[in-house]
Amino acid sequence: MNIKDIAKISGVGISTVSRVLNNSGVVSDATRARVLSVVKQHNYVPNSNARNLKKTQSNTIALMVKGISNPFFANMIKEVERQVHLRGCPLMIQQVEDGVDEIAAAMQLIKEKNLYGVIFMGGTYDHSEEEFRQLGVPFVLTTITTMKEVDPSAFSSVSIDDVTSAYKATSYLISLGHRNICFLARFPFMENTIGNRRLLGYKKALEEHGIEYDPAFVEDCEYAPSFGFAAAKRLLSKNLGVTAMFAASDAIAIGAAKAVLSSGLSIPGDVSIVGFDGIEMAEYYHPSLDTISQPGVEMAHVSVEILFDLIAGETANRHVVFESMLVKRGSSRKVN
Amino acid sequence: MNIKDIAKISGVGISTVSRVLNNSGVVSDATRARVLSVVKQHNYVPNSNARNLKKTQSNTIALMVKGISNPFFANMIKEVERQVHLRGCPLMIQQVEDGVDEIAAAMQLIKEKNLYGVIFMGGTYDHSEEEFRQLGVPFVLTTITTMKEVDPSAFSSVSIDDVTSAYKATSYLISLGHRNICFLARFPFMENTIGNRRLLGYKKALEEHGIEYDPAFVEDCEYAPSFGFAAAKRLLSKNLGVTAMFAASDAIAIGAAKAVLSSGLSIPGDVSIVGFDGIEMAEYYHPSLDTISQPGVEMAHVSVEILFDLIAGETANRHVVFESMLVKRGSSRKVN
DNA sequence: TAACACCATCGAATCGTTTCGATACACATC
DNA sequence: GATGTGTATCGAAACGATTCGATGGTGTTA
Repeated sequence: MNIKDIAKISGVGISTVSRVLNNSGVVSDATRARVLSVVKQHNYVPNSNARNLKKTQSNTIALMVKGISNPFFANMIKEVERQVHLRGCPLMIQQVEDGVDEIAAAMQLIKEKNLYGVIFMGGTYDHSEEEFRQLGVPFVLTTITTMKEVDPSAFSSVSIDDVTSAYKATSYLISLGHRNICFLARFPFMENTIGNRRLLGYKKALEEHGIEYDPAFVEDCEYAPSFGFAAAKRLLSKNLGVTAMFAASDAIAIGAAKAVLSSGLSIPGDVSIVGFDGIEMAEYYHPSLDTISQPGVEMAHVSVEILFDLIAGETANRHVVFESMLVKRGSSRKVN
Repeated sequence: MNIKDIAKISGVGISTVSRVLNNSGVVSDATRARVLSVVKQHNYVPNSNARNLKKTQSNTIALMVKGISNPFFANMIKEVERQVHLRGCPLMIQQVEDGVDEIAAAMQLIKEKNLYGVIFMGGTYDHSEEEFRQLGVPFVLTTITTMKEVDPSAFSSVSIDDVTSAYKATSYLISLGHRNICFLARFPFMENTIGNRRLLGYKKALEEHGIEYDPAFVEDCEYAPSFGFAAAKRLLSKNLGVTAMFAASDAIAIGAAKAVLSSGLSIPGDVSIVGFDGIEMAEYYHPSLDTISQPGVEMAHVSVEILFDLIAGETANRHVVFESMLVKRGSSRKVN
């Protein structure tokens, strides 16, 4: 069942059917109605491969994401899918493993599928302006840090201010009287990662309050409970007199909390904890974990919005920086 | 840059380039090398729209899933993506909202994109054998229950035995001496949902041990912490003398645990809790939650395996039922 | 050396759309 | 009646690949 069949059955030309289906050009009401009824009756769906081939452009959006199952990302992905779907476009998801070049992978997909647009989510990108420009289709970087200085006019982005957010969390703990504050995050051997940027905020807060920065208080760990658990255990075993922990993700915080509690210490009695992201599970932890909450759903929403604006012809790239929010629940307390 | 350009630059015919790229037909080693070098040099990627159009088949796999952000699904999706990607195929993800016809949605995608295969994940399907057969491409139902009796030869599936699994959890709690055991799950107004099937196992265990089934002990709630929290609160306020809760998902269990703990009761001191799924967060809850663990990653893996077997021409549909596992951690205790 | 097989390669037709230039008709204008 | 203006429609070319039947060259065999 193809457009030719529909044309024949409807008793019109091929191009008329095409014009009806695409709402392009003029078609008399009678003809339009007749064609549509035939389409419906035969359950005809235009072949997008043929359409895309001819148009040298498809309506497919691709999402390149680092770690689908990260709960914070999973939430954003859900919203991205919803919003993209709402606009009538199919969504392709590709997970970028560590060490693969995200832009190159996207480039391949773009050529192969004549993509409509791309959303990149998560991670640290080590690409030059030139590489971004080569993509040739609209794209948005969501919660991504870049290693190279790239001219802001070359890309759009959606993010929060990691330095400020971490500063906010650390300052909060300091304001409660804590001096021995740990920081748990992932520090790959790269510059300007999320971990590094949050470390900057952590350091800045310490400095401003006259607390000397001690690397022994910082632990490297992946963004998952098991790593947070192990890192916190290591930290506790150093006997540094830690009274507070700031984790660069709620997943880490949950693991760290488990380490604290299972060591016989209490939260927030002995150790205060602040996480990052604002995932639902952290709220339902016991005690409820304080956190720096990112508006993930809105960030996803705006990412798609920007992308479709660009697709619609908008030429100015946008950079939306969302405000993170310190959410106080039950995992921190005042000391001394 | 298309196949014609590559042919011209390489000094060969179009069909020769095609044969080189597809490893079909005979091509002399010299020619092959020359073509490949030109391809590499110009970063040529075949246009899959043209290819799919000609072949009337694409290599795209679609995943139709209910609730991307459910952590158990998120984990499976991650593995599905990995496995599909490993086989060189792009993955399309579509979220099926409540109330939309999954098969019809897939049908549309299949016609539109000439899909290679489809994986359906999660939910309860109310489709006849006829509808399944109409899909016309290989597909697998993963963690899905069906309302209508469908001839097993008409579809492939990957699942666990929900009745037995729930029976296992409930029996465990009974064996610890509990009599007043709640059950928390989602009971939509449909038959044979996961909630209903697990309820069956719950009832069966009660019955076998001479405990009378009381609907007051069963609460309807969505598979998320906030709903688990509310449901457990409702349950506790009934003053039924509950000593144990069995939740149909870890997310529910986490919410329920929070409700218990924040009511001043202890786990497992006052109330024992068993969840379902085996997500990482439940392990790092404090106390670590007992659960019925499903081997999600393997289930995803096998789903993709079955799908590609079918694509490769395997005609026999397979039904793989995985064994769930009772994982005892720290959220249940013996009473009396 | 004629006949034949085999290997490497080529070109044309084809997949199902979109789109542009052409056409055909009706009606108004001079 | 010649010309012009719109409106509704059509057909053919094109998008970039695959694939089949055809072709030409080389080597083998009788």
